[in-house]
Amino acid sequence: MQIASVVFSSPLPQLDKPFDYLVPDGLKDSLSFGVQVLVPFGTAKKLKTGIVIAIQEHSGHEGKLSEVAEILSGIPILTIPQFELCQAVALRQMGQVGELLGTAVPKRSVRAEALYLKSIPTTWINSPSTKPSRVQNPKRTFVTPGVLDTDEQMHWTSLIINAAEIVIRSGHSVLVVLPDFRELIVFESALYDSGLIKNSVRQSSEDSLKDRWTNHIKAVNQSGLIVYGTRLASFAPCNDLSAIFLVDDGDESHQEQSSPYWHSRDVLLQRSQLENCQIEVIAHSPSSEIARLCEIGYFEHHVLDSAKPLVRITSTSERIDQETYALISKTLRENKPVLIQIANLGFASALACASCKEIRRCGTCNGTLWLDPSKTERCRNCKRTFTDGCSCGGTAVRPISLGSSALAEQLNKSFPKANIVHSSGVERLTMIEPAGTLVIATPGAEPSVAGGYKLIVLADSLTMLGVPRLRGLEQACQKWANAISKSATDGLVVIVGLSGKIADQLRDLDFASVIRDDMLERAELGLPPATRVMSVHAKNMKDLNRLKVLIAEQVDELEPIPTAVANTIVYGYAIASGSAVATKLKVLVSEVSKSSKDKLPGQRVLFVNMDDHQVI
DNA sequence: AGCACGCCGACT
DNA sequence: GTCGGCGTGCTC
Repeated sequence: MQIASVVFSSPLPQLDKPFDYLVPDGLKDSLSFGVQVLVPFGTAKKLKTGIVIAIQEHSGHEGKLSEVAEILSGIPILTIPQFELCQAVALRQMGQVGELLGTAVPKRSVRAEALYLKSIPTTWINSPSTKPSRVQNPKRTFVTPGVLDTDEQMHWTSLIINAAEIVIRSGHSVLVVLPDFRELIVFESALYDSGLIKNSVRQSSEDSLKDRWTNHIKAVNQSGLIVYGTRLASFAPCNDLSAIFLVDDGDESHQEQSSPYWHSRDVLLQRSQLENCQIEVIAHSPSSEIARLCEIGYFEHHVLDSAKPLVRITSTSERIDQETYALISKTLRENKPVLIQIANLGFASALACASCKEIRRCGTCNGTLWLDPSKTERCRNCKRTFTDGCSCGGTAVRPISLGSSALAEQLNKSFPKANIVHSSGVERLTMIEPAGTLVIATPGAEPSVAGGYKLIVLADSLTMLGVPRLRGLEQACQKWANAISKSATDGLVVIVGLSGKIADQLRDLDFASVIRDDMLERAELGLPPATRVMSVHAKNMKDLNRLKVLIAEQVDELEPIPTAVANTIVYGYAIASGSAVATKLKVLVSEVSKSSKDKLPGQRVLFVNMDDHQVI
């Protein structure tokens, strides 16, 4: 009798392996890789849903085997590359394959499936591949698209669609992973315009279960498709995958916030290796990871020679200097749109010393200070209060960047006739009329305008760079570059408050050099992305200390890093020892978890994040 | 996740 | 003397 190996979609480590079942004769012909089945499991009364990952003649299991009870749907719902990707990511992130299967396979919709099977000729399903073979050495490129969105030929959507059209014509598939719903809409409308929408399949967590399942099984069973979506789509099925496009990998939405904390970029890099296919990362400003991959020659950087707006950089500590005020006023009089990007909402967001003009910083963690409601100087990062003055001796401070509410008041006074609108993460505008509107927006929430903005003021560069986080500069550059892309061809960009080398580099909009320098500096300090940093968090310090001892004894690849975060231990490790670390750690973590005094049913004792960039 | 097995406190 | 508390451990 044949044996079916079945895996379950479960985050439990004990269940994270294949379980073997006998295949009854009646089901023999319908079972193959990726088919969903119901099987008896343990003493539970109801049958458990699993996915067949192998049909074998023998089982390695000593005990007696149960039989597969039922087949859920006749068609496969998981592809072999998808499963291999889940395994690779689980190993890299020290997670369970089972918890990733849930992202690779959406929840089944029986109605949607029945409809799909009725509308599709059965020959389409599992048809053998007759496509020409793919290129032997697929390219890995980082592409900077046209600086301006108005540049249609070099717009990121055009770059992807032009390349994708060639790929799907040859019967292969394309995967496009976008940061946000907004980019998804932009890309989708470009697909409509190009006529390729009929060859496309969308994977978005915002879609209904029914749509998601229809699109999922379509992608499993057909080739020559453009599969596109937000970060979950990194795991989507793609038959004969030949090209991967990742858009704006520095955007935070590419980071999965729950265990095992994967990132679209890491998943897709692994996918391109496993499936031996081309990968192209497209962004106006590179992430430090991509900068590193370019530096070591793993990626090739293509810069498109495109139209750029004029850039003016002021080094004043004022938020908006007199000259910029005059520019805003002039542009509004011409009835042209103006964008002011500010770091945050609310009122005062940072403090400068009144005498030496330096930004006041926390003596412990170097975070920026602000005036809390009781008018005390307080660190934004570690929340400590300060009464001692500046190192120059001065004690007086003044606010250097006001939030949008305060700035709006100020601008209302200065431009009483102007139409001032706000856009932020909470109340986000997507589009404004091209007439003389003054937009105040927080990073990432800038509305688009037909023809682009005549004037863009990046008002809070000091505050944005003052964030004492690893990715402060990288994220500021990403937000600035994306705001700049909304400029008109004859637009002017004013970056307020920058000086030195970065100012010189940004005058030419050379974000790649800024990030490269930052990345090399971090490498010298042993910080990511040249090394990886992991964290383990626990509610119980006793469990954490036990793990700490075991790590010191057994995992010499891990280098302890001090951290201010409570109930957390942090380690650095070389990229090359990642799998060794994950393998060893998995054993230790389960050992500690098993004997923990402080565990709740179904809940983790230790939370491991193999790439935690928040803790440092 | 379920569900049973297993070893200590209050009941007829 | 038992009934049942839920800690612990297994499920092909």
